Amino acid sequence: MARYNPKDIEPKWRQAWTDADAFRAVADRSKPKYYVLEMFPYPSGRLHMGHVRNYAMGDVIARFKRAKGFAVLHPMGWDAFGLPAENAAMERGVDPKAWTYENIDRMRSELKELGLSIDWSREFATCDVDYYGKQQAWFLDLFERGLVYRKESVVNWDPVDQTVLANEQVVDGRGWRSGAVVEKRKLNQWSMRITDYADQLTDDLKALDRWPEKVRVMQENWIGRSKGLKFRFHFAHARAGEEMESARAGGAAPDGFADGLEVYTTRPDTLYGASFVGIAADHPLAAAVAARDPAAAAFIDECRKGAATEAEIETAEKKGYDTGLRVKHPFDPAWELPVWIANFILMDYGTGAIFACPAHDQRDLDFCRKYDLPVRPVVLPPGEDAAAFRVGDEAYVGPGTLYNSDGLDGLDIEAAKAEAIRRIEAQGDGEGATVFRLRDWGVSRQRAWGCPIPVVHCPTDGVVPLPKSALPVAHPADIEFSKAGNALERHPTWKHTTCPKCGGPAVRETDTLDTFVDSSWYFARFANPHAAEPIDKSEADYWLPVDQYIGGIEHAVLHLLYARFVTKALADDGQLSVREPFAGLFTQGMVTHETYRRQTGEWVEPKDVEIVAEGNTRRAALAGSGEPVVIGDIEKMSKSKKNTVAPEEIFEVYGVDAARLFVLSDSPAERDVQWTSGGVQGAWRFVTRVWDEFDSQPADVAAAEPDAELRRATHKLIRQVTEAIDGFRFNSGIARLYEFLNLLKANPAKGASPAVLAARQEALSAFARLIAPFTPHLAEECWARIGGEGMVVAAPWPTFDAALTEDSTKVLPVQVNGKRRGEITAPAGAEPAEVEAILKADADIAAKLEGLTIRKIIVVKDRIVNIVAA
RNA sequence: GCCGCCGUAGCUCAGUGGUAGAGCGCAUCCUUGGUAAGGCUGAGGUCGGCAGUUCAAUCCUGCCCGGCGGCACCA
Repeated sequence: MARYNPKDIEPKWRQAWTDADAFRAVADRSKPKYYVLEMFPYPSGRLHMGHVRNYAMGDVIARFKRAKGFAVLHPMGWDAFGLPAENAAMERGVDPKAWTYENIDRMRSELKELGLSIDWSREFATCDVDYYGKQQAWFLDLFERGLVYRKESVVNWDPVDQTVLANEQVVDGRGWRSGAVVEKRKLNQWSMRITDYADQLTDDLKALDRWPEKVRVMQENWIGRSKGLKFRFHFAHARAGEEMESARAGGAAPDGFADGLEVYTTRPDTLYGASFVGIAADHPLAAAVAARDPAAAAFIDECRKGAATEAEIETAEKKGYDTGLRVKHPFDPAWELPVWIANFILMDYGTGAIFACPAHDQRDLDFCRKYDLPVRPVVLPPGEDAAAFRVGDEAYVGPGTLYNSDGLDGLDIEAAKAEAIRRIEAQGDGEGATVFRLRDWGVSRQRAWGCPIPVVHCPTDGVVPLPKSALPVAHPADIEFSKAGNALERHPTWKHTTCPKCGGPAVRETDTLDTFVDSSWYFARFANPHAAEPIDKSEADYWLPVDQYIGGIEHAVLHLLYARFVTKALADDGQLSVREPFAGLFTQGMVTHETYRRQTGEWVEPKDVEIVAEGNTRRAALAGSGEPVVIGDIEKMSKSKKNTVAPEEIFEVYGVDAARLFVLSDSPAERDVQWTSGGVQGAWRFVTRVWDEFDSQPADVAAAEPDAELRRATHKLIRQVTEAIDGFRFNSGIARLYEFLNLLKANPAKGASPAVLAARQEALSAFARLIAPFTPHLAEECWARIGGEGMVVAAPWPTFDAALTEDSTKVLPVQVNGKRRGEITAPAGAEPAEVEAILKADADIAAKLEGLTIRKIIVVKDRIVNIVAA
């Protein structure tokens, strides 16, 4: 018996696949197509276990679909722009471009070692001039369509990375990459009008039925569509005894607010419960008030200081300032409401102004209790008595019937909303409106290592987009990265050019595009990465949408939302036919590992730790010294906690197949998997045992009627594994393979009857093909060993005979009053009467029923029998 | 606070309205010419708690407890 040696066998088959060009994607219109894509990696230079799991999953799907007869596209590329290259440049004085391409080379060879069934002829990096030049082309198209604009706005500024961040990239008040507390700055920024698509982006989520519910919910929350009413309050008079600008002007309204104060509400039904009108501290009206009221100005200053982080905002006490201004209630001109500046109102949501109904909104209630403003309930909960119902410290937000509300009385909430909107619209004071939490996508980044924005600034013509003939706008070769900030801006000559409109001197835009722009369309470029146009529409029409996209949940909002937006925008521009990029999405779990620390608190790498089992507990010590080590929590593998395991070291010891098998086998694909050395050893033992089983099969098996039982088990296995892969239940498919291997071992080739040998031959032929998606190298070696035709990569997926997956007889447990008391054997599909006959003939069961009267016999076909007796 | 996921063997996790499973770990034994290995056998579980539906609940429903994730002064 030759021992299985992955070090020789695995490279041999990888070479054979390359020689056969086995994974080239061909748009064969006679076949159904399947596009499987894993989120492309950032070329950090090093493969980690998370990559192994991610790409192994995609590879399982790709190999499976190929065997099932699909034309498969399974490409790979590099998300190659971004800060790490600039940081490396600053720290080590290397050229970001050279650094990035070296990393790509290293990672490519590591990825190839994984044996992935990728069409490498389609590979590109987003930092390739060809790629980002095409990106500049469609950027100009969207500019022309008005989907790209530039304006001065308050932005999130990351003081460490020295760049602007999109709202999506600010997490708990900190930069998503640097972790630095984000500052607010006013800058001229390029933005994309993702808000134009807010409705579609919400509505189309419903059709994404192969996306995880969780991701759809997260996107829906992020876009945050709400329906309500926008309307204007008209000003009444100023507070008595004070000199108001508005009063001096002879009217009730301050300058600039002659049309009134516009507010947004989702609860127009509660208008009769209004207590005050509130505006944000940043509201223009607040500024107008502050201009002549130092106390107001002081209050506004205080508000600005307070709100630094989300956590502080959340716990901040509600504070307000009565401006003295009064507005008229829209349904009762005699009813006046005070206008307050309040610290809990956000300027960038809705109109930055609200009307407060304390009885039915907790924030408003807290505010009114503090400042002793009236609380008037207008929604009566079901079953409550109108005379007795009071609101204490808890606002009532449930369903009910309107009261205290004049013409709205008696209506339910939805009817009252509709009626209030109708009345406001009839008065000409406002209209029903949809408001989104989503903001436009700020895409300017003050960094050099990104896609240059293809416009110039001309003193005569202003902002001028370049003609497409001037593309690509490439980086200069000699960028100086010794200092922080934008190296493109600093470059002595690059930005100086001529205006395409007037021919005079002009300056290039030195901002580059957010790297999320790069990843918002790469899947479409894979359809034909060599096309002259950004997207080869004919090829894209064949391959798109991506049938199965696989990646981490961390991109649930950012990348996936941007990609959906760009797809829709390019579709509207006629460059794409699909309106959604990813028909199926799978978010895989992370690879985790135990953490280890010395008594001193220092993290220790797993390879330096020895684990000793003592009964059912485990103890850890430093390898070598024996110094005790504390076993900590199981966490995502990370350099900072030193709980990583290097894939190449695992490949070296156990081979690629064992590593692939383990990360797929030990937990469901969407959940985290805990890496353990015992686990990968188990996978390795499976690999060797599989090989032993194939190796023990004689080369010449005589034709014979195969053993029926083993044959049934084989067909059952084919069915189970096929269904498991289809359902992304790789772990349970692998569990079935483990069980089946045990069955094969129970029917060894040595001394087997011709019938068993023949059945084994059929079983092994299927088995080699069933393991191919998981352990492709082992599968090829096994396939060759039993004389399979060609390579497994070209072999069709095994099929099963449904009749053979069912047993001919069934063992039915017999329950008496729900407790198991015995079992009987009946033919498959036996009718209740037949089963009852068998039951009555059974002496054992009869004994159990001694002295009892049978009330009822329940027969569940092929499953169980329950006798109800007393 | 709202939404979602999870709770099954010592550990990590499958699974099913009807006989409780796998890998690892543990124990016993075999092998000592696969040997920094291989194999046999076995122990171990009120399926988080309570109630309901049902002939029958680990599975369905409700409530509760515990853990994780997302969102959150969004009017």
